[in-house]
Amino acid sequence: MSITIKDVAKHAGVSIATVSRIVNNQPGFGKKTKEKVLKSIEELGYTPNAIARGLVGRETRTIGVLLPKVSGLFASKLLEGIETTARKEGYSVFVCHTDSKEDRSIQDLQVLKEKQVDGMIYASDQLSLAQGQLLEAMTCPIVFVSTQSLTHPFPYVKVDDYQAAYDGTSYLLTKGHEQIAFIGGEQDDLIAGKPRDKGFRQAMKDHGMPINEALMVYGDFRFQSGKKGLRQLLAAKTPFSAVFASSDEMAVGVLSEAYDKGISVPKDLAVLGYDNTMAAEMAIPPLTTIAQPLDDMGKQAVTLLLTIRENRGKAISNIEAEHEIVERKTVLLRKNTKGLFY
Amino acid sequence: MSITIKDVAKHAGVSIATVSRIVNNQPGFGKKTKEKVLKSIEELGYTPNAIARGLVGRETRTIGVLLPKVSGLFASKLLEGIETTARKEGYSVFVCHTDSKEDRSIQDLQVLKEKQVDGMIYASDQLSLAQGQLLEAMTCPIVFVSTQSLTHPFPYVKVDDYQAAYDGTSYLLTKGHEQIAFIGGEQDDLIAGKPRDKGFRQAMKDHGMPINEALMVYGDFRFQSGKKGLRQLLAAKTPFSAVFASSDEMAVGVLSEAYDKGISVPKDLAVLGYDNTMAAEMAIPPLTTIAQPLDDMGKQAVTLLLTIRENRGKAISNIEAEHEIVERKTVLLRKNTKGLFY
DNA sequence: CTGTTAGCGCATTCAA
DNA sequence: TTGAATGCGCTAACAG
Repeated sequence: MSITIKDVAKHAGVSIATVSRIVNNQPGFGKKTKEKVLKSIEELGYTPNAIARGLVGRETRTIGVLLPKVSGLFASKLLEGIETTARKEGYSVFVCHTDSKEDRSIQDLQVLKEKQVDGMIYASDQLSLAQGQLLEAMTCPIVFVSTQSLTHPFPYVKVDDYQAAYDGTSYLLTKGHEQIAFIGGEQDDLIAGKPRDKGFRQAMKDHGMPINEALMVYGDFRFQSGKKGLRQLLAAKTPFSAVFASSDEMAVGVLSEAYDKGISVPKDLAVLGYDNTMAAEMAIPPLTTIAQPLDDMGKQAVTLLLTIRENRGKAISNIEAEHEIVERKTVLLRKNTKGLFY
Repeated sequence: MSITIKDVAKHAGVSIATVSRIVNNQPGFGKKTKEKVLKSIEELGYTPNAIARGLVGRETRTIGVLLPKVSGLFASKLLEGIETTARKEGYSVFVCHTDSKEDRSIQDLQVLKEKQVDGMIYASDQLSLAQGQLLEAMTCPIVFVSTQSLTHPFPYVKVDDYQAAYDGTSYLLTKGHEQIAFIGGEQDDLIAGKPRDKGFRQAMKDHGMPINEALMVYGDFRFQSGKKGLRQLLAAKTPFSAVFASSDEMAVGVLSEAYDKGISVPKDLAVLGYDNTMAAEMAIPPLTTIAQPLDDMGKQAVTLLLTIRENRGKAISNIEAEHEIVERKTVLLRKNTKGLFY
């Protein structure tokens, strides 16, 4: 049985209302009373009960974050950004690892609602219809990070994947590469998969380069699928001098598979990644990649969330996060990399 | 204004007590009543308020996790294990990123207490005196993962770092390496730093190998400090054929620096890591390392926590997590690696 | 400046 | 099998 406001009031010989005022720094108490109460609080070791506060105050100072996966460099960086800003604003964060399972995320939504979170951040996964409806029914504000809903108008903070992929491809083209392989995400991923694919294709087209479908393969953004991607590419025996991987993890998978096969990066093959997680920095050789400002996106997401909350505003203002190309060691001028199958 | 148990009661024409019983599956209601109430709940879209429940029931089904860092492969894997098991048991988890800052973790402790968490998991960081006292004063059970308190008897789940380092070193010795460099964590880290250092030294000693202090350097478990570590080692110009890094990140740093310097792993130098995070799998070449079962440790931690909670038991039972050596590609027999400065 | 009181939404006695 | 009443710890009127 913990010690409550009542105990403090009794100990200090005042009413609970006075204690409450002092604890919450509200006007209306004398200097001497304050001292008395503060001393009692100190002596008794009183801690306010946030649950009780939440019940009457109708705010819990808590937000929920749904992530498809929390281990991994991408999600954890995002989460760290969210936590850092949330804390600064006086909020705690519930992590929910949905594992991209619909039933899990529905359960999470339910629990978060029951726990009366003040807001929710939905991160980097596609939304099913059922989830969308559940979200619609939510009374708290919801913000998407690193994803968006095509069917429901939730505000989001996210880089423009199409444009980023377009720019990345152009970068490779500018370096003189012409036969460029592409390892994408799942093709039915309308958020992170398709737009990058489209951006790639459009950039190729705008530069007058034909698309060779044998050079278009798809994975799931993970390391192993990057390895597999390169294997598929190699099996096609079609000439190419660069590969654009849709995630750093896949790009590192390409590096790894290339190493196994005795292919030297960047001397034989150029590799471009996407995300700029620490994996890019740690890679051998260090990976040239398209950066997403993950920690900043986390920050922006909670800022946006809290703004909407304060304004009780449905005012949907999306935030376009900036992408940029971080040059490291995996892309050289075309003339300096041999290429494969030429 | 959300819809409450009262609304359901009114709608169904019963008392709130009955609704409560039905919602909580407690004995004492008729079949027809149940149907009626369930229908009302369905129609109104009622969701119980966990905050109110928490206030009366004195349990919030929430646990707090304190991590020095949440981005990164190590912590996020641990966190994922914790979340997965917590969810299975019906608990939500608050993440707190302490950044190893004492004021932050003290704030976190305070907040978690106010939010009435049912338990706390303190992960992989050393405990200061002030934190220890705060933890002592906590009314909820507390479990340590991947760390322990030397001054306070909190239960922990953790691998035996001394033994693991001893075994890792023995492994290298068994492969025929004799001059082995060691890159440790902070030397004043009594939990993860010192024991590994001791295990290393003892293993060397037991195998009759002298310790060359020029081959003992220290970092902070991070990538960059691994790079720096190898640089220091190289500067010493003392012969060695293997390096034992106290974390995978540092080991990958060694790989990276070796690559920069044109040193081939494992042909010129053997490298052994510690942790077996995904960094080890993704490394080039794939890293031989001492595995900590992070997800299992996360699982064990919450299981232990809940057990203590149920038994209201101070019964301290620590859990020793199993370590094992995962052989990949960075360690060969001594005769197959040249070594440096010989 | 301070105290009294009425809920917040719910689980839980105790009666009926 | 059911309902009325009480209180969890706190904030926010309202009254003095």
